[in-house]
Amino acid sequence: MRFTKATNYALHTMLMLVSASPAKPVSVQKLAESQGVSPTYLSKILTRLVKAGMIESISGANGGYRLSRNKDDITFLDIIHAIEGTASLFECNFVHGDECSIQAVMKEAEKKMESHLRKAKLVDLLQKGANV
Amino acid sequence: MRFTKATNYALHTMLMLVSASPAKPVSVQKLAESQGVSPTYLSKILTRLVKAGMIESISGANGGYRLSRNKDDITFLDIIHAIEGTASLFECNFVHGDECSIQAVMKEAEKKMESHLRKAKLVDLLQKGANV
DNA sequence: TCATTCAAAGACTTTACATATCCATAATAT
DNA sequence: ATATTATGGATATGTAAAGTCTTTGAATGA
Ligand code: SF4
Ligand code: SF4
Repeated sequence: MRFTKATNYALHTMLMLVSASPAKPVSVQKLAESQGVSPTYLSKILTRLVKAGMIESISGANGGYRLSRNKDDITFLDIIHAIEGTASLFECNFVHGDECSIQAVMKEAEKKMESHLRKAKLVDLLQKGANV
Repeated sequence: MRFTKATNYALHTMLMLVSASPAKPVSVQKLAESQGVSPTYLSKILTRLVKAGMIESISGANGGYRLSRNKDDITFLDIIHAIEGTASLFECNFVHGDECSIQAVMKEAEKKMESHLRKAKLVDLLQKGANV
């Protein structure tokens, strides 16, 4: 189990959009070029962020993507959930009693990770030198 | 990103071995049947646990698998690492400065999860009713 | 000694999903 | 109108998980 590359792209793109001027949208060409990924593929990923309500897209000349919310509210978990989905990392088809202790351990572990990702805000990384 | 089914099988198998008598090895047929998985496939998974030093295998008639360590020492993390590997969940090819803040956040989140999985011992589940 | 029982290991197939690419369509600025 | 830009569908490719098959080798016990 690994985080997908799509999540990596989404995180870096969001970091760029947070640091960019909110007035001027950034084209997917720019966003893609700096990450070494094809624009069409990145576009598909960003559409998921649009649907999650984190960014908005502007069609036409001088269009692109920009934040649609307050940048201070955007957490790592928001982005990861938008890309990877919100399903539990440990899935079991059976239901052996309503409190399965194996699932309880696994889900609690996941919660610990999510709790940290929810506290980590994108805007906190700006002063630090995370580029590309 | 999801935990693999192999991890699910490994956890359940280990739980059975912990609750079984340590003297008598349990055949892979038994272990596989109760989980609805093919014996040959489960055998491949268990070989990884053998190589990790958690269980041992006995060939020949009346053979099978049994614990090779004190059952109190076996944690969820041990099993998960043996199956999924120990590589970081978030991988990035580049190295932008020795302290990348994106990776710092992701790796710290992973640590939180691992910390919980390291505290969770298999033997603690025995009195609770986790079966199959 | 010999047949039986069991795990280990390698080759292989199948399935699922991530990672793209291509193209047609729609929206918008100039 | 025309150029520019995102969207969405279809499709292709790659890769890892999931599972099967078969051979080999180790231990038992008859
Ligand atoms: S014991 Fe829990 S994890 Fe295991 S099969 Fe039952 S419900 Fe699923
Ligand atoms: S900023 Fe960090 S995560 Fe992003 S490409 Fe550089 S090293 Fe990798």
